[in-house]
This record gives sequence, structure tokens and C-alpha cells, in this order.
Amino acid sequence: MLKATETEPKIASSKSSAAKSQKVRVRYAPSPTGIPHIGNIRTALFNYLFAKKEQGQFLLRIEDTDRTRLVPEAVEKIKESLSLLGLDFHEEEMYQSKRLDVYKKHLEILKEKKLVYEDEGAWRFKIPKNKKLSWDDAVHGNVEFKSDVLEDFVTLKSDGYPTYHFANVIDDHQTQITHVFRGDEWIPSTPKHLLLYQAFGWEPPIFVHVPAILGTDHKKLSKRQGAKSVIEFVEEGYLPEAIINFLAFLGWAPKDEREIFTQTELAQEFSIDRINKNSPIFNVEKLNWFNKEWIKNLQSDDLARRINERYPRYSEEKINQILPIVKDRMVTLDDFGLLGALFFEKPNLKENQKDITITQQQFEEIITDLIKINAWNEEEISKIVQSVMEKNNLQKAQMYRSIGIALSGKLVTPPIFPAMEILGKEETLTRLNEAANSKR
RNA sequence: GGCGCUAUCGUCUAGUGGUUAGGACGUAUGGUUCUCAUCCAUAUAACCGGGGUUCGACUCCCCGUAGCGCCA
Repeated sequence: MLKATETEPKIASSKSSAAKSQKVRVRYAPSPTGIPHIGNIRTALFNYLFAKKEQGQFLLRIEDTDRTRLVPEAVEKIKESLSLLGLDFHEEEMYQSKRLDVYKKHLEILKEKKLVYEDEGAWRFKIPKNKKLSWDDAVHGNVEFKSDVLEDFVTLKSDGYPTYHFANVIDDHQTQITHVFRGDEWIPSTPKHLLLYQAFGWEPPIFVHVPAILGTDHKKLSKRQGAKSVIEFVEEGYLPEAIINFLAFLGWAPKDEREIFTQTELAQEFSIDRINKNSPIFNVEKLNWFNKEWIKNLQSDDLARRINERYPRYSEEKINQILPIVKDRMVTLDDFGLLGALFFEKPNLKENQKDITITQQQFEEIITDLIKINAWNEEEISKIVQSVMEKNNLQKAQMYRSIGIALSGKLVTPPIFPAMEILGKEETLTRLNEAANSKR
């Protein structure tokens, strides 16, 4: 109790009022070592939402000082991931590899102050003894380390490149970053950064250590464990809106119980105070639900346009015609490909043939009656199917499922009567005939 | 091993000293429907343990325990 009132963790936010006089500037600072996975992008999202909320600026900085792990197309993929979600960054882009002289200059300052010493060509920062290093973390409150647990760390490596710690501090200061959002795995290295800020006589930014997203194995999400990128999710038919919505709710929650938010609404609601301390687990089920909701909420034209982009051989007009009967059962855009396939290609009867449980003769009864229909619409079709069903004492499930398979070859189908109407009389009869023959 | 972070239903979370601990996902059951799916309703299930502080702790403090992270 005492300690809490004394240190007052949330002082961090009152401290931010000092920073508030200046414009909020945040950055996303990935290393171009590959395609950023969904956990990395969530950090970018928090940065972005906060900047938008505070009408500040969101910068992109490429931390490309580890030349051994550089992946050539990574920068492009990072930008693609951001733009897929509509996270526009401020025009200032920064590449650490182009700032070697800056780091070198700053090393000179430390040399003059005798705070570094040479060690096999590298320059190490000398850790002072018996010093308490603490900061008011915007999500974790007061965090404190004793300097004794730290080891003298390298600032500039022998190859002339800076370490992460060194470049990070200098860059954040020079670009006037006010809030540093980063994964909480960086908490243990923050004392080093603090030391650097002190050495240069700079005011440190507000640290916002965001909990890492965990996989179902309760381990930090990593590419090695198969963590996917935004690019992959979009390829699989997830909507950017749903991905944003889902990611925002991993480690953060709004004041009320509403769950569906646009990016703009999220930015309005966003607040650092409401970021959780504990690490959430990535749960695909929930993502699926968000995606389903977003598909439902999308305007039909918009949805049709996106499906058309995915399946250019399907015309938007045809998609619009089919959409009303398949929309409700789509989880991802990919599902349109599955559910709508029957309108574009012949079914493969073999796979589910054993589930066709009505006889050849019963098929033929239906066909003979369907032929007589003049006005080919679902009501008429339905009447005939019902009557054959009753006459033969068939179960609904049996009848509908058999016809569904005859039309599509699949077990999950759109509602069959409107489907038959859209398919057209001739094609429907052909398929029923084929199914009938397959029962021979 | 050292240091640190964290701890509410299976999962995402609300909750800031007094609540029947709320919502969502998932799951189960029932209803609607044109099979499957949708939709609707209902149910399901949680405060890690132990000590304090307090008239009263999920909530504040301490100690454990566990998970995770960083460094070695």
C-alpha cells in the first residue's frame, strides 16, 4: 500500500503531460530479417493507433545493422504488411545502415567522457556500480534494476556498426520519439538504454512495453513456430478490417463491451492505460469469428469486388447473384471459392457419392417433373422436390443432401433451391441425370 | 543459474475494497430454416496457493508456486 502510493505507477501518464506539450511521435522499428509476423505487426498497430489518437506522427525505421541476418526483400514485405492494414507511416523513413557516421560521432562523445573503453576493436560502455535504474513504464508502472546485474555492453562493434542498444537510443532521440512502444522482452535491456540517455544528457522517452503475443504452445510467437504474416492471412481470405480488429483486442480492450470496430473507431478508443500487462494467446477461432462478422457487415458490392479480385474468372455480376445465398456461411473469402464452385464448374461426384442416399429411380422422378416446369424458379422447384419426397416417404435431410451432392459434389452447399434456380434448368437437369446414372 | 515480467472461465477480456464476478469466442442442448451452414434462446466454465492489512478482499502488501522473457 505504502509503496504504491509513493511510487504511483500511473505517474507515467502524468509525466506524459510534460511530453504532451510536444507532438506525439512514435515509430515502428523492425529489423529487416524477414517478413514480420502478426505479433510484430500488432506492435506497429498500437503505435499507429496511438499516433492517430493523439494526432501525432508514426515513423518507420529500418534497423538494418545486423548485416548477417539481412533479408533483401524484407523491407518491401514490411511496407506491404503495413499498407495492407492501412497503417500509413510518416514520410520520414530511416535506415540505420546509412547513419554509421552519426553513431561514430556519438561514440566520440562517450570517449571524451571516458564512459567507454576499447575491447578487441569494439567499444564497451562501462556500467557504473551500485546504481538504481528505474523508469515509470506506461504499462507496467515502476520498474527498477540494479546496475550491478548489467555487464559492460558494446556500443559500436569492431566492424563499425552499432549495436541495437546504441543505435536505438541515438535514433529515438534524434527523431524526437516521445513514446517507445516495443515488446516487453525488451524490459531487461531498458536499463542499458537509460544509462545511454543519461550519458548523453538526454531525456528518455516514455516506454510502453507491450506484452508479447503467445502461440497456443504458450511460447512467444515466432516465425520458426509457424507464426504467420499479415500477408499470408490476407492471402487466405482474411479481411484487413478483421485482422486489425482482432489484433487490437489482443492485449487491449475498450471501455465498453462492443467488439466490432473500424480502424478509425479503434484509434478514437485507444488508450495506453487500457493495454494489458499479461501476454495474450493467439486464437484463430476468435479471428475467424471477427472475419465472419466483417464479411457480414460489408456492403455487398464491396464484398463482390474483393471476391472478384481473388477470383478474376468470376464476374462481379455473377458473384453478386450468388452472394446472398453463400454470404452467411463464409468465414473467409476463400470460402466463396468452395461454396460458389458449383456455379462455375462441374461437380466431382466420386468423393461423396456414398452420401447420395436416394435411388436412381427417385432422381428420375424428380427430373421428369422438373422438365415440365415453365417458370424456372425456386418455388416451383421446391414444390416438385417436396412432392417426390412425400410420395416416396423420404427424409428431408436425405433428399436435400443427395441433391446438394448431385449439384456440387460437396457436403456443405448453399441452399439448394435458389442454387438450382441460379444454375439454370438445363444444367441442373444434366447434373441430376449424372447423379442418377452414378447410382446405376 | 542470475535478473525481470506476469497471474480472473479452455481462449480473448471487464472489473481498481462491498457485484448473483459481466461480455465475447469455443463447446453443449433446444428452437427456426431447405440438407450442411446461418440465425435465436439457454446452459457451461474462472479470481494460482498461503499469510497479512481491513468491519470487509478478485481487487492493496508480503512470501511461495507456476508460466514466460532477457542475460549467462
